[in-house]
Amino acid sequence: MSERYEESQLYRIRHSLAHVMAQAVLEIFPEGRVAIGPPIEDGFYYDFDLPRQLHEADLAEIETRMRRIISGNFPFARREVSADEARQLFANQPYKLELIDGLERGGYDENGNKIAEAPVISTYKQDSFEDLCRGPHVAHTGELNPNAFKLMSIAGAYWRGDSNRPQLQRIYGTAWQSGAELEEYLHRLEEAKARDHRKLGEQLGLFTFSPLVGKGLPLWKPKGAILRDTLERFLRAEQMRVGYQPVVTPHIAKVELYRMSGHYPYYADSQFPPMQVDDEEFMPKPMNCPHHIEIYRSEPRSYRDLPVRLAEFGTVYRYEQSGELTGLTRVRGFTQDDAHVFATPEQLEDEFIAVVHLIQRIFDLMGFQEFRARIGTRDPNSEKYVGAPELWEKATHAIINAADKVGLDYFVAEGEAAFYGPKLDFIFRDVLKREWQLGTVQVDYNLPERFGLEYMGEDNQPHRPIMIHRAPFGSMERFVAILIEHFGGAFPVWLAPVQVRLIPVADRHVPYLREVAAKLAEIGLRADVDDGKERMNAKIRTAQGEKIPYMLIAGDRDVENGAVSVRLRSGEDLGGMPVAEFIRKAQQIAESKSQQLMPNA
RNA sequence: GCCUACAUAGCUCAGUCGGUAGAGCACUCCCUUGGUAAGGGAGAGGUCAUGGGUUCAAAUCCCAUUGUAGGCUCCA
Repeated sequence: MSERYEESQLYRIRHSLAHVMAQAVLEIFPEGRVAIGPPIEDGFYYDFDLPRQLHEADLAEIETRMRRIISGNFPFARREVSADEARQLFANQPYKLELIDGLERGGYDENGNKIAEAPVISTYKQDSFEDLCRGPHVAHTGELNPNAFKLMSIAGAYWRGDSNRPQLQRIYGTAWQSGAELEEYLHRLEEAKARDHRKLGEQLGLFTFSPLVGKGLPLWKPKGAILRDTLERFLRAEQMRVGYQPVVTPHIAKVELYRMSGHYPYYADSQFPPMQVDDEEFMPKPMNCPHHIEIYRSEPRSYRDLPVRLAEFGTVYRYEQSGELTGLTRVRGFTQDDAHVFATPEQLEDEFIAVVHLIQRIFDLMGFQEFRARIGTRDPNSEKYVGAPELWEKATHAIINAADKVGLDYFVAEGEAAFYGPKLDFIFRDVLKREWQLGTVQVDYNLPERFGLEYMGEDNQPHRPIMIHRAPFGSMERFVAILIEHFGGAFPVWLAPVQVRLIPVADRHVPYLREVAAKLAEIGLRADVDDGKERMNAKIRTAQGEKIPYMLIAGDRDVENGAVSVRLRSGEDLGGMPVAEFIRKAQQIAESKSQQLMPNA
């Protein structure tokens, strides 16, 4: 959230409404405790510790009380207090007392983020409710529009974001300056839901889930599989061209492998449990790197062989908490477009840059522009990492150097590293504005160390290679989810599961269209003939709903001329066109992976 | 895993006060052979997520379970 937003009137409105809501809730539950209540992207929330669970029915009453408070035109009065005064003021508000301690130590703000120095402690009071708060607020409740906010939902939220601490009840609200803006926001939400990959995935027949198979385990239907397979073939070809070699590894391995890699002790909670076979333990693989490492280790390597780039669409299984599973964006079994580059220290930077270029090329092709690049570094206070700090230092520098060299616009996030090394992630938002990590590049000095990887150097001495873990898509599942939402299901021609739908004007034109379809199939265009009983108009409507790029309609005129009448998904009617001409144009669009439907004239 | 909701035909959804279930689309059949976003008619389709309970009677009320959704935590 930008500086601008924090200084805006909208920010003040939302912040103030959070206080008004807290007052309303405390009117209902005088013995309730309040925690924190900040503005957020489209509104605000406030966390409470209350004597009973809230239900959605309570929101109406809270809203009513809020409107009553607003109509009182109460000023938001700021005053500055000492830490001790604040403690007296909030003597029976334990969460506030904890915040005051934090403020006094100068350590942390209400979100637990470090702040430089001890800030001035201030409170804001409207009507009967005084809250520990840094502000800013509107001048008085009269500036709040009683018809431009709405309480949206109730959720559990752990105090200080720590699942070992009490779970509070959070009420989310949205707030705007005018009622019209509120309506527009609610409307936008509805429209976003129509673009949701889960909805489109069902509608377009791309994938499904079966409770019998298990939650978080997607089943790709034929159309979804075509889409996925097209993406895989594309990336394979790209990778072949820049020196990757394909490998294939099994879905399970001995637990011993993950003890060696260091995964097992650190991530036991998020792995599927091991299975006992004879007197050995196996588990579904949570990642592909140890397998690829074993391939590297299977033969002696010379510096002349490096870099070795091993690529695999590797399916991994992770036990994600049930409450965290979502559509295709968070699943328990997924396929990474994984590869591991084993390089000499001298090669590292060039290799890293080459990977970033590959990722950029893919994003360009898809027309992805709205993503953030994040460099995830180690949290020095956490125990969850393997490897010596010097190696981390080196790896982090290598990433930042390379990112600077490519001119990437990135931000650094402490504590977002993988357990074996720092990484560069590409982060996208879904239609509901949730962020997901897609592509990732990770520099790793640690696994080569743990597995004792070597190559023979020019000096006839063994040396340790450095690994780069990378996945431009991240996972096929998540990438396709974002892709569906990005295109709203209307995929560019090269990705569309059905590229051409042939529609007869009358039944007698079906044989002709079958011939055309055969020609299209011959050059690799995915086409089908709608020979159903409906009229042409209904068939067009159906094809339109399926977001098929090309509709070829044929009646007597077309048959006579060896032509088809071309209708585009955009609604454009191009009229009659010789079959050969359509084939040439469609092929050109498909092969160039263009996002247009027709070549420029 | 935790909090709050939701679950009725393949899909989208009605179903009042507790009285044994309905529409549109899709599907099947018949008529229609139609030139750029739904031609007409008929039919079939439901253990109201699952399992308990209350009741003369449960889609409806209660409990549990499963799944889904929005959050929280987590995310190699």
